[in-house]
Amino acid sequence: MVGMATTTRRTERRTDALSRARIVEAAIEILDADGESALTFRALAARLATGSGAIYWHVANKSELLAAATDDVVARALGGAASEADPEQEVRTLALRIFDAIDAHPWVGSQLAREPLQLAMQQILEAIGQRLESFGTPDRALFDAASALTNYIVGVAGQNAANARLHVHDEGRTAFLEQVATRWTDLDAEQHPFLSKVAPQLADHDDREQFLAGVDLILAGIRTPH
Amino acid sequence: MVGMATTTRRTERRTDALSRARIVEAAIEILDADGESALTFRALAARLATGSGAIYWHVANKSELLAAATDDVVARALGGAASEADPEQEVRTLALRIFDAIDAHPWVGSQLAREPLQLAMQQILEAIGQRLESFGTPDRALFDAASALTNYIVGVAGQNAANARLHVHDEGRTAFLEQVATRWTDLDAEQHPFLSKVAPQLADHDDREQFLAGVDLILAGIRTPH
DNA sequence: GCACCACTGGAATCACGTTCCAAGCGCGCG
DNA sequence: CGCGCGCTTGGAACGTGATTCCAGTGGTGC
Repeated sequence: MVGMATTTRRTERRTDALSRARIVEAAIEILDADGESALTFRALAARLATGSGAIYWHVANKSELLAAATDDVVARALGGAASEADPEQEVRTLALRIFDAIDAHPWVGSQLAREPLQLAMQQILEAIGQRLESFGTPDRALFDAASALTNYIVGVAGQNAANARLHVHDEGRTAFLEQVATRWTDLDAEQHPFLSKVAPQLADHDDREQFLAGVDLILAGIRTPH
Repeated sequence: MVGMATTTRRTERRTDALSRARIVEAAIEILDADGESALTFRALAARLATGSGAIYWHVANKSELLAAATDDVVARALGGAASEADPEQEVRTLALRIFDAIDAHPWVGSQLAREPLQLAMQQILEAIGQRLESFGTPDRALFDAASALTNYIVGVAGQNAANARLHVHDEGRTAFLEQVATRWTDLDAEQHPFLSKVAPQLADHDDREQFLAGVDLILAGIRTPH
């Protein structure tokens, strides 16, 4: 972007030199440790023992930094896609990899939901699309199918991130779910028949399992000729 | 929240008095007109011809205000759910209503993707869940199915919002899509077989149609016994 | 030894969200 | 009919964040 000389040389000055990679790495550490709100240029500068100005020489702005961090995590999550016998099973494990990555780095969820056709989204779409190829779906439907799966994944990701943001770090999560479940139970059964009915399921459901159930639903739909 | 007297009386003082409703309305106007970044308490105060302090008497903080605005739009979009013969068709029109509402108010997309089991999400889940009841799906699967559809919708919503934010107000959107399509075409076909293959579809695809295709996919999956 | 340039650190700027506080206003009581 | 009180209001003040600016610094090639 900026910097990265027009002249060709690229001699590592100090070994501890600042670099885009080191900055992104530090950003990820901060995000993982203390959440999205903790990532400020001041904090980043402090952690890298430098000033914010120096960081701006390597990175255009905060949103680019976040995008880079996201791409990084997503790439790692998708890396080394072990192929399995069943292509459908491949899609499932792929989806779970992404789910787990986002579970481990909730801020990635927000970011995916925020940026449009960015690198990270592209990687996911490509990975899923590739696996879907072998389903024998007609080309046009293929694009729709891959998009649907990707959008579903991103949707879940966003919700997970929102939850994580709410209960930074802990398992007040369980308490929160119970609280919502109670709220649903207390709803007027006339006005909200569905929610009051499923309330008990909410309390003990497993996010990961439910996510996978959704993936299976979509896969089943893709298989169906419609 | 705050205010709203412990004592019971609630006599409308001036007719032009500030009120939570009027504030939310003004917020929506600003959001619709100039996007998420334009909604500041200063701008809001200016539009309402008052000070920011006065606003805080009616609304706890910005995120509550955004949530209220979102609930408002979603409620309107879901209102008067005309029932149709086919329950499946009902789900489709319901989904389209939400899609269109978000298309008209992109900031709602960001918001939905950002807040966890908030009122707005609840409304959507309930509406979809109700329609799904008549599918004869077993209860447990029903919750999963409704969640899947909801998450898919929210995922698409987030992407739409992201796009809208990028090309505030205009149709640089088309230009953007073409640009991405070119990027995909230029990708190494070895590394990205899928994207380079579907690139041409990207340029001319219709968001709304593709969204509906995804809904149909999931509906097909729900019908399938698996 | 010198001039240059990639790169650095931190101070300065500007816009926000939020908090504080000194009024303003109408009501009900005396 | 005026007074006091508590709900409301307007706007100033505060703290913090992103971003910009700028005065260096030190290594490189001459």
